Amino acid sequence: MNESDSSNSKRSRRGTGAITLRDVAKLAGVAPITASRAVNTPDQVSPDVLKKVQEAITKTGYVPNRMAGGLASSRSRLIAAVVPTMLGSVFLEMVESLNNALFASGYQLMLGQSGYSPEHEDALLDAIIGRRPDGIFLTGVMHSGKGRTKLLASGIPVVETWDLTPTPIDMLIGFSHAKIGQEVAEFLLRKGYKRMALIRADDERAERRARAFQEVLAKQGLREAFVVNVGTSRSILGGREALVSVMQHAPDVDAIFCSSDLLALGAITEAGARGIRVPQQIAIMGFGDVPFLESVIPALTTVRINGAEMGRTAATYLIARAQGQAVEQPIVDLGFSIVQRDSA
Amino acid sequence: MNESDSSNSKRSRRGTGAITLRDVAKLAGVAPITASRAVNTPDQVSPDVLKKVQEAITKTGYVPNRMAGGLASSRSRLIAAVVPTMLGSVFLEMVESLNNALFASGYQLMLGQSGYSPEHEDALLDAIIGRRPDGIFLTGVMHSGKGRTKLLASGIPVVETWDLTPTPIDMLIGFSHAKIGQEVAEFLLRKGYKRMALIRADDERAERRARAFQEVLAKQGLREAFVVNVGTSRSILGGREALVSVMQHAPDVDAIFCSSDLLALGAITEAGARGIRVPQQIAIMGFGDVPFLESVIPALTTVRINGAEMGRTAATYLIARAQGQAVEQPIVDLGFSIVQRDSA
DNA sequence: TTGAAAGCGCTAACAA
DNA sequence: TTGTTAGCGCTTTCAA
Repeated sequence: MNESDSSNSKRSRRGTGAITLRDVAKLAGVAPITASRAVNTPDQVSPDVLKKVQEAITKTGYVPNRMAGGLASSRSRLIAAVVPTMLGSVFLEMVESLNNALFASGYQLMLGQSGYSPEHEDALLDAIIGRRPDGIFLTGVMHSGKGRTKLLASGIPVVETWDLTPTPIDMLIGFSHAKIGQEVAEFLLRKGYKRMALIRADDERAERRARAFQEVLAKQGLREAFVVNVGTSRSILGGREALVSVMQHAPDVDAIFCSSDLLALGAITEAGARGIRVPQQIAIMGFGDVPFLESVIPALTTVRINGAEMGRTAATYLIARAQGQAVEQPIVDLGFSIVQRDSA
Repeated sequence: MNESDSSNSKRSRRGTGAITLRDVAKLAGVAPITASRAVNTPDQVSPDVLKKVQEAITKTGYVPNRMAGGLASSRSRLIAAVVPTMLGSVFLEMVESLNNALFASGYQLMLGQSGYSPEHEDALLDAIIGRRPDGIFLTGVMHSGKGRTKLLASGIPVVETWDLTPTPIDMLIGFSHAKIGQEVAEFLLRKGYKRMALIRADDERAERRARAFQEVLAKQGLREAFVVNVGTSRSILGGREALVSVMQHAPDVDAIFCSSDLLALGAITEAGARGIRVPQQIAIMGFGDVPFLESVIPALTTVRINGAEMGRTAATYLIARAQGQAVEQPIVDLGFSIVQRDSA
């Protein structure tokens, strides 16, 4: 019945029974705050105390409760990432490198999927902000006024990606889809192709590339590209079906720009099945330069986006801001490159 | 200078300045706990109060701080998932469905990547446990004794997946890799193939499938399958290079079992490049049945793993346990199926 | 270098 | 149905 017995209080709540910093401190014979310093800022503590605390931690198997720490310090060491989907595989490299960079600096990644209804998006934002992450990573830019307001009001550092916009919420690491559409069109024109088609998923950025692509053709007085919108079926099957559609409605097409490598692979596959030779009869270009598809035959001519660098840079920026540092160049045009291989 | 001015205390810490439940309660003219109930258990509150609180929330833009809530209630509404990598794409469906199911029930997903050094794994576990998630999802089973001890000691519900083991930490949703290896071998034998090869990535489960595969051959008195270990290059290129190796060292092989669909696609690609007809000259099988690769040509004969169901079921189990419910069948053999298409 | 006190924002327990 | 009180486990602030 000594002081360490706390079961005598009337309304006690008693936590989960897990080891707390208190227990460690008691075992080490120091105050809780000293144990805290031994864990977080070991050089503010004498070697003797440090050793005792470390021993106590090992003995008890103590794992600090980051929820409590986060609440007390208002630093959650959590970064939220919003990704439309992983299945298209264009975002994988980016998420993977983001996650790795964050982890290396002691941050955790919380993943949220967007791309559903606006209500879902709203709920997702609330769920994210409710966690008080130290930073938010967005795939794409936030258009919804409500969403922008919420993010702005939260005061949490935000990185938007995969696009350029004159009015980012905060930081921005992207590239110009219009420029891609334009340069791809020019590239194909330079190669001598004249009757183009576009196979694209139903997303706004693909739309932007398509529009710029068409504008170049228009300026050259060429026929408008025939467009197949595959909706959300960004698979090989989607690409195959789209090629069928192209052959039906515009059989004389000599070059196709697809909105993803996977769609391009599908188109190539279907072309093969129909005895259409790529690129001799039809040139096919992809988008994304997904690493594990690089070696298909014919090797994919595509637009390279450096997802890994985007993830890394975003992590750097968000962590800097989380630690109160300024980011000198918060708006970055990451650029892109056309990788010429064999399919166009 | 009335009661709402709190700046007169000496040692005040003042939080981030964000809207808190207190502010909402004050505005609505109720006690904080009442506002809390209006948010979390609205039917425990009178319609009148509910309305006033909701108005106050709208007016202030209040977003509850889940760190504080989690700390107070010891329920973080966070689930951690450990995935070796996303890049191989076998795990994508699973992660996506896990995340969706969790979000629909008000849980967030924290993503961690394993597959690096043991120290990394250790740090990852500490980072996860430190967040006090309500559940932990593991891709694969935890072999490390240290890891098992940590997880067990944490008392957090755990689901292991993608494998069966007689000694799961807690819950288990998997299937038998040995059985897959065996059934694939039998399947190929039934088709009349006799000179086999294995193309596999360097992971333990692929190893298990390979061993069972070889055992069947041995029992039949057939030649041992020629094995190419591609290490971590689970890409199309990896598959292509592996096929080259097979052709060099065992040119008479008539069937190949690959440890992933992507490797199989690579092998098919290389075969095409060399004028080897699939399946007439070589049969090629994959593993995973990745949805977006289903329509390659020749259509992939493969082993179907239902990743989406695995993710969904895991979410259901973890949420049930997080809410204190028991899971009746905590160990599930999800099975698999051999999907016969054209490549074998 | 160490510690005492206070409080981060919320909810459990109890009381009315 | 509503409120009071205490406390979740940690860190900030101030003091020694």
